[in-house]
Amino acid sequence: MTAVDGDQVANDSYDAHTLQEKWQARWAKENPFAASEDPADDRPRSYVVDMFPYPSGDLHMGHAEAFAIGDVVARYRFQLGENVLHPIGWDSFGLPAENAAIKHGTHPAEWTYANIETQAESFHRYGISFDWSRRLHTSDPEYYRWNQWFFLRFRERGLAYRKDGLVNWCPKDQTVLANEQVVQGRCERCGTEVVRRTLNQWYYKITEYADRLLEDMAQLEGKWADEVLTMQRNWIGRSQGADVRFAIEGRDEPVTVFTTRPDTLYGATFFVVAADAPLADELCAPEQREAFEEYRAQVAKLSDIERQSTEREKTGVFLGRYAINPVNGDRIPIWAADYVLADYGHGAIMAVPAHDQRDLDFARKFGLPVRVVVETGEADPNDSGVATAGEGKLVNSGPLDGLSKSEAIPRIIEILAERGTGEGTINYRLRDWLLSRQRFWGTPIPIIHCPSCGEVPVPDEQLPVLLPDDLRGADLAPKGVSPLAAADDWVNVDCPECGGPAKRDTDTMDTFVDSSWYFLRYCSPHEENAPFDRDAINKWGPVDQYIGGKEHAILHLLYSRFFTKVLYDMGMVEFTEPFTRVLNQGQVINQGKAMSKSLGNGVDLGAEIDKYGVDAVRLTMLFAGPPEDDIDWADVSPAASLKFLNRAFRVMVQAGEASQPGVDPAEGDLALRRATHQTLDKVTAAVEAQRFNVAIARIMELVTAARRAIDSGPGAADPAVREAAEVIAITLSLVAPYVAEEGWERLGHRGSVAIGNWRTPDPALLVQESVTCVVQVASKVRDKLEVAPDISAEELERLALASEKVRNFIGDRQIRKVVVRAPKLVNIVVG
RNA sequence: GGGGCCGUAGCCCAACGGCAGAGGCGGCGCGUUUAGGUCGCGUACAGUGCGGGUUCGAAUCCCGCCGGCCCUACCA
Repeated sequence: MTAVDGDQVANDSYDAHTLQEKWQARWAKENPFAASEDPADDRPRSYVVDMFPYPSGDLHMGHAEAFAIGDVVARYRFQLGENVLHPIGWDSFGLPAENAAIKHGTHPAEWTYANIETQAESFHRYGISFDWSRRLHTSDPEYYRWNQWFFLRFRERGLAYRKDGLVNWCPKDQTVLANEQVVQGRCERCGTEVVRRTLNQWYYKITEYADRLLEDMAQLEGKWADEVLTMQRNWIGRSQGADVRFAIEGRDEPVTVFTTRPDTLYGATFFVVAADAPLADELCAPEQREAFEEYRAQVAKLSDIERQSTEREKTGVFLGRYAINPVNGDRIPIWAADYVLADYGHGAIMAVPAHDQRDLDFARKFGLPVRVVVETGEADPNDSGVATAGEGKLVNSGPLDGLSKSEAIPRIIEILAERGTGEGTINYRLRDWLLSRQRFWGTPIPIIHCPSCGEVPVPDEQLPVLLPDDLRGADLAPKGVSPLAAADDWVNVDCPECGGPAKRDTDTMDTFVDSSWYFLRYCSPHEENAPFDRDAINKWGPVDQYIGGKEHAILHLLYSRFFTKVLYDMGMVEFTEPFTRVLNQGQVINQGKAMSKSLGNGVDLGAEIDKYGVDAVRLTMLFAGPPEDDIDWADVSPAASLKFLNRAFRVMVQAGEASQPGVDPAEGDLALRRATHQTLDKVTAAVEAQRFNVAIARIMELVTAARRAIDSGPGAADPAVREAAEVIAITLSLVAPYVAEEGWERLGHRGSVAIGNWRTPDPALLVQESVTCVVQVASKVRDKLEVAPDISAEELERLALASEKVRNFIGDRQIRKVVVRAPKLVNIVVG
């Protein structure tokens, strides 16, 4: 729909849809955004990646914002004349495809690839500057075979392993979930309460890289959002402390606990083991067996939500056994409780109720002793019920008495080390990455289980292990084991080692594996002998600018960082961090709330584009505010964006009709020329700073200045008007590519405006003849002076003091100080 | 409970520690128009959530509150 229907201005107004078709066809033919692999091409290289979409349907408003932002970054680099790699692909494995297949009795690939086509077409329409020749889909065998290849390499390096573990299990999706996929005790995908189960699962040993993931963040400081770095730091959760071994009565082996407060060891008055850990079961004395079993059953019934609810009273049961404090020989009772987590530290703790609130709550509930060992000057926890954690002198602590906390910690670690009952250590909150999924639409794990040879890797030359294509619909319905287990022909194979009958592993990999390295594949997407070409990735990588939502601040970004470091260790890449800069755009919301079906506040991207055109929608997204902020669609006006684009378009058309390309701008109106060059300067700065809303505001000002020059200034034929119109086309091309291309053509240019046309402002036109200097008396503005930009401080001070207005305000007060910030400000401090 | 981000006109948002207002929406007015819309021009509207502090000078830096959002959550 155009803004105008049929009167005399129709020919200077634009029809978005006509332009879209015209320029799409042109771009499809000329492929202007293809990255060059010519070794002789010595232009600076730039690698810009948008987080690839999951093909859940057509593109939505969130995609529109994210990709509009990424496109400004990429198009700016194109305009600078750089060799830009700006690829696109699809994260096309995952649950929804399987659910759709079950519903429609089809194969997940049908739904997936149909949606990919829809999205690809929408991307074309949306005018994103992709190099389409590098398109990839993670569900293609030529992609996922390399997930399998990486798995085997990781396994060789001891970074992929299997273990029994308590896992998060989603009863609805019938699959395990990674910790990262459990949100407040619920399945991230379907919202069902997660329960805990013991299963034998594959893991990637990300914990081995915990320190490097932490340390290398120094490289990212200032280039990633602080918020994201903080979230990752917290997620990794490094904490320094000590392992302490407690002997157990009637058991040969001691039990180790981790503590961050080894200095309070003399205050340990009981010992707690996670109720759901095997250790609790093992330590339980026969006479307490019944009570323990009952308690354990009660704990197992709790969902994570109930278990995690705050202000829950402490529960637990005495196990009838005792541990021996290694420093003072105290015999302390061992309890089982659910406030101790089985999978953190060693699943057991020494409880120091005087100085840990949780332990104190437990002690008070069960009448266990509380012994103060740090004198902090606070109320006695025995009376107050509040554990003390402040600084103070150690008491009741033998050799530690009189020491401060910071002196006592190294001392006790020394003592423990001498006796061989402990040592300083570091513990992490980060857990290993649970890889296995009992679902169909993912990468099969390339392992064969042989009754005689055990766990046998699929030989590289047999990769990829393809998904069977005859499973569809009901075959895929969740049964608690992978659907692949039902594909007999697929499961039963000969053992690669002994040739005997064996079975394939029937689990598939977490799809976060797919997204952990796709940005490496883009550099050589057709490589057949390796996941990627080493030279290609080291030429393009790491990604200069990565763009995506902060919902992936922990998961995807952490896994990608981990993968990159492993590949660095394997000698496959020369960098240790995958993304030099990351920009996390906000969400598009409506009326203060996330768009959702239940609220009925969804806005359809296709409908918005039909109504206002691509350029207006993109402009609206970018002008709404800084890219990190959420956009409330109720607060913005695509209609106003369209009005502006029409205004800009008319300026370009009128300038194009009134003059020819190549006229000498030096002969044009000086005031407009200054405005044009100021705009160039400011737009460049704003784009560099990723303040796209500000950049657009500057372009708007230039359009207004050009409008006035045409209507009530030197007129449309003035060379300065042409110069302004060309700068409008060039700068606008980052945001509104269709109008910019058409305007450029109407200005008499052939070829695309989008590549290598950015201009550098003429410094001579940026210097002002005079600036306004503010003269303050006691910090209040009392006069303004027009002065030369290069005026000296002395001269400025003299002029300010000479001002009659200023002198009046000073009156008979004493001048105590004169602050001069030439050429813009003088502040006269009076006393 | 812990950590982080944000509060500027009716609304969305700008402002290297230096005149609080760049831009837009929405108002209002004038012109164009038979009229509406479009188009052009012009206007009004806040003293920066609250209280302290640092400074010649604070929306900006620091501390404490209030309000909103996000992350994390019995991690020993």
